[in-house]
Amino acid sequence: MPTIEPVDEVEIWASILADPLHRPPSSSTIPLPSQVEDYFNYVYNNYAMKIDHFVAEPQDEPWRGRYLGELIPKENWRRGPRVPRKRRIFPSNPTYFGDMPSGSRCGKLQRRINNDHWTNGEVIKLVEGVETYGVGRWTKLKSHYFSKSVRDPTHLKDKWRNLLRARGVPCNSERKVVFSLIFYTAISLDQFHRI
DNA sequence: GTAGGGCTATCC
DNA sequence: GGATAGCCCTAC
Repeated sequence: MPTIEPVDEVEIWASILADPLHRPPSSSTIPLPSQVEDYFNYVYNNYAMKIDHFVAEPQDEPWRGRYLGELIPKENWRRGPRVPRKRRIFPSNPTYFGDMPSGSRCGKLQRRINNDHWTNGEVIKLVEGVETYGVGRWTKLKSHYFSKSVRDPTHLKDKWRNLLRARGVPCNSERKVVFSLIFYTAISLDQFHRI
């Protein structure tokens, strides 16, 4: 176990942390604040460091301007009305009728159920929901933040993935490494080198 | 229920 | 023509 000096406060953005303990349900799941605290207790043997609180809203500037602002698309960017879009459906889809050539990857065209761009308000709710419940709890996030919305849990997952991509965050196995570095950097570079 | 990849339309 | 957004399919 590493030994370091305790600090008064550690600022961590739970929304951008990977799972340092490789906890279930998957390696790409971002931990809840309580899990991060568990991790600190694990690494520092329950005594060396104590997390007083998680900084959700910095006092010096609005939280949305600092973090959400990086995730929310710019105004008037791909926000125009969309023409009706279609996509292919396959025999496994209950709405599919008719035969499809054997081995073909082409299905029949069907109009999409929903075709709208995400609004700023929706993105804000999504990010707030992720910070509250963590990444990977899409059904719970849907029921609490999008109960009356056409967005289903899969859509929430997809939008979160797009937000991370737009921010330059890898969505593959590299995420764990990238976020671990952010995690340690939040402690301080000096302490990171001593871990 | 969720993650990852595929597909289509749109933007630049 | 490549990159991106959003929805859908499929495996686990």
